[in-house]
Amino acid sequence: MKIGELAKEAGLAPSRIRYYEAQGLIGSVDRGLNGYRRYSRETRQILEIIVTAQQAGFSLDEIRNLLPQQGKTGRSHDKLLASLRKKLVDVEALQARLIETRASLKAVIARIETMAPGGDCFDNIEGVLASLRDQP
Amino acid sequence: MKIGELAKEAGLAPSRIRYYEAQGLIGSVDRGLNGYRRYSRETRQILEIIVTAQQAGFSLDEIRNLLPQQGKTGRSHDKLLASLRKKLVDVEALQARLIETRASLKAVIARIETMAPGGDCFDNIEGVLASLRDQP
DNA sequence: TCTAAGATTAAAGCTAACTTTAAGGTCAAG
DNA sequence: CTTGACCTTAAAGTTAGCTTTAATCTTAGA
Repeated sequence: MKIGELAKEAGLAPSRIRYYEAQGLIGSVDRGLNGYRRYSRETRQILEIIVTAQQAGFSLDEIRNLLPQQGKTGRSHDKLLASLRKKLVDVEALQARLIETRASLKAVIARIETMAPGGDCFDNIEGVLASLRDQP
Repeated sequence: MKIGELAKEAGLAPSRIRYYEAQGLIGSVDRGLNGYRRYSRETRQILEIIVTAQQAGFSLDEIRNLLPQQGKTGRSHDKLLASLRKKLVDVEALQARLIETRASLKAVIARIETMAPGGDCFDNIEGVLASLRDQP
């Protein structure tokens, strides 16, 4: 398939796919006689992995290391494991933080909701600041 | 306190504090006769809130809206609530995603760990791809 | 008093992750 | 055979969130 079809399927701009290729995230890309890029169906899954990993907080640099693509038969095993473990720690830290963030948000919202609609807004703001301040 | 002291206390570069001020995140700042900025202790907490909110995924734009600082006595109440509710939804969505991410990571790590150390690394990579692919 | 540390500003620079632009080739349809 | 949609490249532009630089001023300390 051509880049436009792949882009539509993956929900990405063609420029973005070319960018990933330029960054070394998509191994070597076949070309037709006309010079057009030709992709196999597998590429779409690689794109999905890239996007998913990005959403999980991986940078393109990290993702490149997670998807060796090329030989590197030797050491990549350990590097891969280390990278994954580090990211797991990061994800868990983020989860812990989000639990607090969510609690803070809910507390602040409740506080504002239960105030008289005519109340002075500055009191609300003080409350917001106080709630956000006290939670962490 | 002067900007250097505040910066040290908050663990931020002075330039960053000036930047936040320029972006309207720190209301009006007092100045000494020499033109130096003079901060009250409260400012440190505002900085903490900014950093915490950033870590929670708020952009500086969003944070500015959460910390009105100035008058706006009228409509800011509703805007504030709407903004907070939207962010709560975002946080919860992120939490849901992280649960899956974490599960994927653990699965992938386990898969790699249980492989024979001498195994072909390409098999691992296939596994990594497969695991990441199948989870979402 | 001299000096070094730290303050000020405006403006320029940096990084990541893209998008847009410019200046072309290619191809299917009418 | 022309039109319009789609492809190519290299290079420049964009946004967020800062940092660095340059040129100048202030102040605390030996």
